[in-house]
Amino acid sequence: MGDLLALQLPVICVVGPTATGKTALAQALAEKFDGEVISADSMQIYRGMDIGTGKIAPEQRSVPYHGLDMCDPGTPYSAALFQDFARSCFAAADARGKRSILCGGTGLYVRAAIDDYDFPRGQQEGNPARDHYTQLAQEEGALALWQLLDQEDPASAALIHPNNTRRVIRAFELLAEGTNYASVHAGFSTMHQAVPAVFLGLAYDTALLNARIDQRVDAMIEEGLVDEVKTLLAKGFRAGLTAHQAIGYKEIVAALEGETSLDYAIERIKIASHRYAKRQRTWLRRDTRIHWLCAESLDSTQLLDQACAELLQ
RNA sequence: GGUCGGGUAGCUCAGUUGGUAGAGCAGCGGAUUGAAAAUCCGCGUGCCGAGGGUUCAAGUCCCCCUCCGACCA
Repeated sequence: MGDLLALQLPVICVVGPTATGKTALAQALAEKFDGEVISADSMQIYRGMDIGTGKIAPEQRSVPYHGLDMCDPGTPYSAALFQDFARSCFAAADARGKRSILCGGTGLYVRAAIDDYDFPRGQQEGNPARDHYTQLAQEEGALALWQLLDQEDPASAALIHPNNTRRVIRAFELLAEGTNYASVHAGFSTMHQAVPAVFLGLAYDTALLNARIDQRVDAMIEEGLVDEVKTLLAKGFRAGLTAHQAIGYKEIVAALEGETSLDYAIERIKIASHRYAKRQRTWLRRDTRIHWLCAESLDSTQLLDQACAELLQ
């Protein structure tokens, strides 16, 4: 930790809630600055998940893209893996004299790539601790698991709500890797950048964005999201995996299995997307480095102009 | 026209022997460091369809009107 990754040109980060126009702006910036786009999206990572993730179609790509179609649905991926990947992309692009444009809605991935997030390097493959404690939680209950953590690592337990089993399990993993959540957490406030970068954020009025999300979901259905999910299912998409958490996929799966109607699934996708956008807003709000652009009141040309103006400062 | 249900939070509904109401979902706010489109936390005043009556007290009982549904004519 410490020194900035040496780059000739700072990375341009394009962030913002879903359906706000990040992809279009990132590509426009890449064209203008002779750059390459690195996607920071935990779901666009997956092959075959195209329509539902809003992945830009190959024929529309005018610049090199990285971070898309990296693995098959079902393969676990993580912020730490993305950190290594993104930084190697930055370095490689820079060596070629190309500008890196990091574009994505997964806040954790963006910060892992740019900031000094020091993930303890434990196991590479799978995670025995995770499996063990997940099972324990199922057998003994969430509270019992938290109480066990409270005995072994009270400082960390104090920082995690007993109901947040996911985090309780992660705390045990950290313990197994020779560190603990509390000590990592203590460093949150003194975090600093590990990669030179500038941040552009696309802001959008909530009501207008929700309406836009609804239209986009309807468009996804028209473009064949249901068939896309069927194809994924035929390939064994079902088995417990990261990709199965994706909005637009889990709901369609439920409809295809007869648990709900398709109309209900579509409604749930819209609602889940609104909530997702809300969480993204909350995540981004506290990052004071972001230069916000008012996306709902600018056309693509104006947006690019404003973005450039911000970058020159 | 008649009988029986039902009209309670934006939506679906709970409301015990009468003591001025509460869940889920939605919505809003927040957390977030190897699952993050995930995971978790916090926030509930609404003329209890309208009017009248009984009662110290009515969402809860009685009368009447109205709307929705089912059934009988």
